[in-house]
Amino acid sequence: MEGINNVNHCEEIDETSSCFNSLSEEEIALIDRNKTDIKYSKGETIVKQGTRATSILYLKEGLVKLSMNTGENNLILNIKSMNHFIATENLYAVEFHPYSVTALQDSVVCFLDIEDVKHVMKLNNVFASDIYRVINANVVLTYDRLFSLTQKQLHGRFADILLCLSAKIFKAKKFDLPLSRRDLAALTGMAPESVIRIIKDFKNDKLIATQGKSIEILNMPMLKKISAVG
Amino acid sequence: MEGINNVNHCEEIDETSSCFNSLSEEEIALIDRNKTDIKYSKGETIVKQGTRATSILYLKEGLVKLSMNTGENNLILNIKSMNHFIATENLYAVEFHPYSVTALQDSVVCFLDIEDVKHVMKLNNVFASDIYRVINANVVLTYDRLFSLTQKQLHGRFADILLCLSAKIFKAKKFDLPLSRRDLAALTGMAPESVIRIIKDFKNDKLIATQGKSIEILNMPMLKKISAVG
DNA sequence: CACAAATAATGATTTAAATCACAAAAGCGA
DNA sequence: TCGCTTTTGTGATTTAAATCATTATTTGTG
Repeated sequence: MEGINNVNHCEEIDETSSCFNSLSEEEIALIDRNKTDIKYSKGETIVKQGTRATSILYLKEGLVKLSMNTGENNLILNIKSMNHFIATENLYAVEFHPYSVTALQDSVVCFLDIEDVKHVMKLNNVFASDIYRVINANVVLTYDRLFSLTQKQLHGRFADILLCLSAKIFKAKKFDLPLSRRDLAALTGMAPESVIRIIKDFKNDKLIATQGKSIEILNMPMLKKISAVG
Repeated sequence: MEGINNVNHCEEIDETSSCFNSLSEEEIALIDRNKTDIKYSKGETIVKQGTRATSILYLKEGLVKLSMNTGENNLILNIKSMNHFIATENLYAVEFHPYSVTALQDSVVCFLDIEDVKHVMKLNNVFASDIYRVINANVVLTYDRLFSLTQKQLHGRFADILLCLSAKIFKAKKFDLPLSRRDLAALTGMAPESVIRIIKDFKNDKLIATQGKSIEILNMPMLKKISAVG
């Protein structure tokens, strides 16, 4: 019965992009024409929510968060690690950036011209398919998040995030997490105090171990159970 | 200052598909080859979450809900009206349906073979772009929903849903809503009793009027204010 | 039509989680 | 290094919203 109605697809879906492999010399030249690589320091804003989208972003190096804000409210939609596309929804349909992008670590971001990318997508079907694979994977993971954040309670939500970070971002049971308690709260839709309490609980129950910014998952099966139960 | 950091894109984003307009005779024939139109009665399950995806769906007629379930928990991800694609994430990357699709009204659904659709997308760039416009529009609206459901409280969430239904699904201030209180609860991530109380509040405040399944928005500016305040 | 079943409505009670208030620790620039 | 700000941590209190309990009202069906 395990896995029935599973609504946490982090492990099975990988949206790491190897899109560029399929490109010919000329196609790479087309994309490179208006490409700019920019270095960002930890904490810097890469894209501000509400600004006009002229580029799609490819994260070459580092780690970023995508977040939506209005006044008091702050939600982290997603964390993206290196070799992932960002702001792909701006390829079609969306004129303004619906979220902000902020560097969590020193990062290198390629700004690719939307029209150039679209042009190469028309020339190269494999490239196009790869891009859409990334977009569609992201759709399903966003549905999972919508379910997790609205239907599960604090412990389930936090288990979900830990599992996703481990499986999708860091691909390891132990990792340095450059997120403050406040960030973790914005990522799981809870108060920072609740994050602290849950980490404490998980440590007491030997599900995780932490020292400084390092987190290690000690009891993966139990975390998955907590994720499943909600 | 109005509209700054607006995170409710329902009004500006329309994902109604006119995709098929761009197709040639032969391309239509290719898609039609394995196409089947099926009629569903109100309440019938069209797609069951977890089943293998072999088709993408196009809703020709009617109204459906997309929902995710695990045991007790039930979340309606989205409502789709006629002339919209459904299950587009299965085009690439996703092998199983992450959600169930259920008819809210008598509906006609075209089942299109995934490989056929992909094939025509490769032949016809305009068709492909149209599909991706639909997918990307949906991504942004899902982000909006994620924000709404996690950051706003009951009244704000309910205002959001009313505004979206009015702007996107029914394109009118007055409409018949074939959703039970339970459905509305699953759509707004709250308890059915809360839905009832909020409808009562909104009626008392002359924001909406209802009779039977009919809802009329009386005070759109105030609803938008409630949506914005959260 | 009549009766069962489902849905809607309402008030009382409980509870999960936020907020508040404050203390300890860690960064960090001068 | 010192002092200052930010982050982290903890317990007490409040609160938004769920749950529970019960009654109306539909709705569908033999």
